[in-house]
Formats: sequence, structure tokens, C-alpha cells
Amino acid sequence: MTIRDVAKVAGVSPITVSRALNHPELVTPDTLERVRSVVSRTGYVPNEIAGSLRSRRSRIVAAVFPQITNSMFVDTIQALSDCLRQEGYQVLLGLSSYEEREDELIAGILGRRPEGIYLTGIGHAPDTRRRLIASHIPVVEAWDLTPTPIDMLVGFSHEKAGEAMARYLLAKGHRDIGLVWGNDLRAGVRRKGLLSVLAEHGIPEVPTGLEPAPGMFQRGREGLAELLGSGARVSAVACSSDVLAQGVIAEAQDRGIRIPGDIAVMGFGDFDFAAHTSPSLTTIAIEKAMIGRLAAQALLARIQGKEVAERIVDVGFRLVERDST
Amino acid sequence: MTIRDVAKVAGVSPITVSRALNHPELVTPDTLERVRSVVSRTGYVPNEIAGSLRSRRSRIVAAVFPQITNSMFVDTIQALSDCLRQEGYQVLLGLSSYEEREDELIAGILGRRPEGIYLTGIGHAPDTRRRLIASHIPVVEAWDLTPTPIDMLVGFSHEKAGEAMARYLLAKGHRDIGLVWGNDLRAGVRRKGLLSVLAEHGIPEVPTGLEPAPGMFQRGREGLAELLGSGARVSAVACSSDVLAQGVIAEAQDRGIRIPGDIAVMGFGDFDFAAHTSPSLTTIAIEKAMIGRLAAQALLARIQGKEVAERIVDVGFRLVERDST
DNA sequence: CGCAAAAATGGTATCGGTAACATCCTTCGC
DNA sequence: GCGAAGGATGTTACCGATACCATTTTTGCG
Repeated sequence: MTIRDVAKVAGVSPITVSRALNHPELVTPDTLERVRSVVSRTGYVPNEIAGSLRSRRSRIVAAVFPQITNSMFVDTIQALSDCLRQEGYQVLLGLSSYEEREDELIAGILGRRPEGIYLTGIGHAPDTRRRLIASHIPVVEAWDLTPTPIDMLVGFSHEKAGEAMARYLLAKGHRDIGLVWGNDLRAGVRRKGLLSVLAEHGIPEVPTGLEPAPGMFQRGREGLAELLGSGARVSAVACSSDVLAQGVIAEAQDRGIRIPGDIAVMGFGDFDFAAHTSPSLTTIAIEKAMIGRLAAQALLARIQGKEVAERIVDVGFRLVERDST
Repeated sequence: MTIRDVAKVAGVSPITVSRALNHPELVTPDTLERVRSVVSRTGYVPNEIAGSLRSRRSRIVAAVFPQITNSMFVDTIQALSDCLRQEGYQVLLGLSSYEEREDELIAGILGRRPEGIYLTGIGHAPDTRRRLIASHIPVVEAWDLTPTPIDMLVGFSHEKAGEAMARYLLAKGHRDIGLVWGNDLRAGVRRKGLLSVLAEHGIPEVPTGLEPAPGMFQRGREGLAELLGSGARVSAVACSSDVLAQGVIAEAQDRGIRIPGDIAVMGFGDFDFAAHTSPSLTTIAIEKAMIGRLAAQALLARIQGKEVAERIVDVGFRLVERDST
């Protein structure tokens, strides 16, 4: 079943069928009706591959994430996908697995000629960067901040987020601060910010339970156990994610440690449970869905040839104080 | 930059370039080297759209999920994507949003001529079903069971899972059983199984807190509040997901209700936290990643023309008894 | 060394749409 | 009633790869 078959049955030329389907306003109501009836009767499905080749418009946007299990990105994916679909774009999903396979992955993606590319983070191989720039495809990097993005960017400063966590805990009077921290890229930057503020305040040594990325509940338990086992004095524990924090709290409660009485706990991400646990969780809230929405809008704008005024959008973050600190 | 440009520079014909890239074993090491050097120097990226059109092989597999926020499907997506990528396939992600937009979504997807389609669940519009069958594209439905799948199927019986939950709680001596339940399709089937067993045992009335899909932490709290507020006597609460169960437990603990002493709580899904909360959560474990892996393998096998012996794979489920019951 | 078989390479057509331009048919104003 | 303008439809070529078959080159062996 090709457009030619449909055309023959409907008694028009192939291009008229094409128009009836893609630009119905250019076609007489009469022929439109005729074409549509043939299409629905025959179950004809236009081959978008052929269309894409000729029109040089793939109607595909690629989205690359390190991984999606136990991660903060699902809300972003959902929002991104919803926005793009509304405009007739489909999402090609790439999961780069936190390993260094992003390279190959993006190489493969570029062959598909997507009209836009969403990337998680700003840490890409120089080669990848070059390739992306050379491709002239609109790119949005997200979930991080840099003055020199590949193209566009929607994110926030992890360094500042880490600093905010430190300042908050200091303001609460804590000086014996321990970390339970995942080891992914962006968490590392938050940690750096956090440590730098602590250092400024004369706290150079910070006991840390480092966990493989990304934060899982059980890792939080192990992290706290590790901290306590090390003999370090700890009056507050900062975590690189709410999930870790939840694990820390569970472990503390099992050990009869009161929160926030004995130890204050702070998370990151403002997952949907954070407001509702006991105690509710002090955390850093990120507009996860907003990032996806803004990224989609930025890509769509550029695809439609509009110049995007703000190539860098800082969505910021919000420290949400709750009962765990 | 097209294959012709590369060919010209390398001093060979376009087809030789094509072979060098896709079937290097058919080409002299010498020419292979020459072509590769030109490719890497020029940054040529083959246009897969053109290749797909001619070869009728899109190297794309589409995957449709109702949604991914707060859902059990992320592990499945991850496994599916990883397996497919290993074989050179890319994943076109479709999120149908639990609303009835699956139809359009799949229509759009078919135009891309994917070589395989993964669908979540077995409830599809008759029209969609027809279209999929007519397309002759391998299809795997997953996360559910039916004797009459569109094509292939990897899942388990939600009805039996519900029954198992009921039997387990009955065996534990509970007769005052309340539900906190999400209202998505598959949860509904589990509920049906559960209620039927209870009815068999002379328990026709089961107080239920129904929550909008899918289970979220806060909904669990509200669900328990609702149950208790209704005045019904409840010695056990069954939940349609571990996340809801976690909310139920949190609410109970806040109210000074001991678990499992006063009320037993049971979840579904065996999320990664289920084993590590306090008390740890009795639940139904599903091999989420395995579903993705098997689905990918089934699709790949069919794509490679192998006949799949077992078109229906029941991955079953496992009732995991822990401390919450 | 000569010939058959196999390996390597090339020429041409084609996948199924749409861009670009051409043509035909209305409509409308004077 | 006629010409201009605009709307509807058609013709042709082309997007950039690869399938298919033909041709050339190399290899192996008596």
C-alpha cells in the first residue's frame, strides 16, 4: 500500500493524496473526503521514512539520559515527551547507562537525523560535542548549568545547590555534618559546592559514605551505617537524593536514633514522597517537569526557525524546609 | 555530506563505501582503511533514513507505555532498551498517558515502520488491534496475560496475583481486609481476583479506598485515612502498589497503629525499597527487568525471522513474605 | 601457465514520499 | 464578456541510501 495505490483508487494524483493528508486546507472538501475514505477503507499508513527523506524533516527528537531506573529524570521525560507529541514529534529514547557509551549512542542517533536533541548534563566527550555542533541540529542540554553549552541549556547550578545545603545546615547550628552521597556526575558537583562552604566555615573534614550511582533506598541505610561505624560524630546527614535520605531515616529509626532530635537529615530532589514521610523530608526541590517542558519548547522554537532569546535558562531550585531537620 | 562525497574522496564507488561501513568483511582491508579514514576525517554520518527506506529495515523498535512517572515500568524500559541497543536497534518511546490516546500514538508510530513493537498491557482498541495485525510487524504485549494476544506476550496473571494476595491474608487469619487501590487497568484485574477469593470465603464486603492511578505515597496515606474514617474494622490492608503501601504504613505509624501488630500491610511490585523499610514490606515480586529482556529477545528473534516457539511467556510472580504482615 | 571459482568492486534502478514548478480551472471586477 | 488573480491539481525530479545483477580482479590448483 503506497500513496500511489491510494491515489489510483481515489482517482487523483499522488501529490493530491499527500496534500489531503498533510495540508487538508489546500484541497477541495470533496477530494479531501474522497481521499480520506479511501485511506480509512484501505488502512493505508503513510511511510514517514520516505516522507522524511524527501522533506528532510524527520519529526523526531532524540532524548538521551544516563539511565532511568531510580532516577529523577522520569518526570522530565514525561513532560518532554508530552510537549513534543503535541506538536507531532516522536521521541527517540537513548539510555547511555552512566558509562561512556554516550558517544556511540549519539553517533547512532545522528544518523536518524533528529530535528532536535535533548541531552542530560553538560559532560560530553569533546568529539561528541564537535559532532553535535557540526550537525547543526538544535541541542538542549539539561539538568546542569554552564556558560558554554553546546547550543541551548535548561538547568540549574548543582554547585549552588550544594552550597545552599551546607549553609542551611550551618545556619541550623550543625557543624558535625556527614554525607551519604551517590557518585554520579552532578551529585559530585553538589558535593563540591557543599564541601567548599563547609571548608570556608572551618570544617575541612567531612565523613562521607559514597555509594554507587544513583541513590537507592538500601544504599542510604548502608551509608548511615558506614558513617556511624566510622566513629565520626554526626549531628546532620546530607544526602545526594531523597531516596538515600529515606534510607538513612529508616536506618536511624531502626537504631533508635531520633530525627531530627539526634540527627538531622536532608535530601535532594523533592520526590513525591518527601513531603509525606515521617518525619517529612527537608530537601532541595527541582522543577523536574518544567525542565522537560522548557527543553521541549526551546527545541520546538528552534526547529521552527525562531531565534531563541535565552539560550541558557536557569530554573533554579528551592530549599524546602520540613521536619527532618 | 553524502555517501557519494565520501566515495569520491576515497576513490571508490558509493556502494563500496556502503559495504565498508555495513559489511566490512566484504571489502579489502586496504579499501576499508581508506574509506574509514575519509569518514572520520570528514565526519560523515550515514543517513539512516535513506538506508531504511531502501532496505526496508528501520532498525527501530517502538515501545508504548501508559506513563512512566511513579510507575513500575522503568526497569522494564531500561532492560528493553539495553537489549535492543546491543543489537543495533533504537527505541522510539511512546507515552500514551493512560488516556485513550494510545490509538493515535500507535497510528503515528506505524508510519515510522518500526521492526518491532512493545506494548504495555493487552487492552487495546479493536481498531488498533486490527491495524497492528495488518501491519505484520512483530508485537509483544507485556505486563499482562491473555490467551489471545495480538502476536506475542510476556507477562503474568494479575487475577492470580490478586488471588494470591487474598489467600495469603486469609491464611494469616485476616478476615477484615481493606484495600487501598489505584484505578489503573491491571490493578483493577488484581482487585477482581482478590475480591473473588474473599467472596468465596464469605467476605462479600471489602472497604476500599480507591485512588487515581497510579499509586503515589500520599495516596496511600489518604487511602488508609479513608478506610479508618469509614468506621470499617480492618486488620489487614492490601495495596495495589508498594508505594501506596509505604504511604499506608507511614500514616499508620503516625497514628500509633502498630504494623503488623494492629494492622498488616501488603503491597505489590517489590520495589527496591520494599525489603528495606521498617517494617519491611510483604509484597508480590515481579521480574520487571526480565519482562523487558524477554520482550526484547522475542522481538529480535522474530525480526531475524526465527519462529518463536513460545508466543506466550508467563513470567509469574512471587509472594514475598516480610515483616509488615 | 591457464582456467575456473571466488572475491572485490561497480552500474543502475529503486524504496515512497514531497519540493518545485507547471497547468488547469474558478472566481471576480470592470 | 474578458482578463487577471488565485485556488486546485498534476508532472517531474529528487532525497540518499542499498538491492540486485554485472563486471573486473584475484586466487587456487592441476
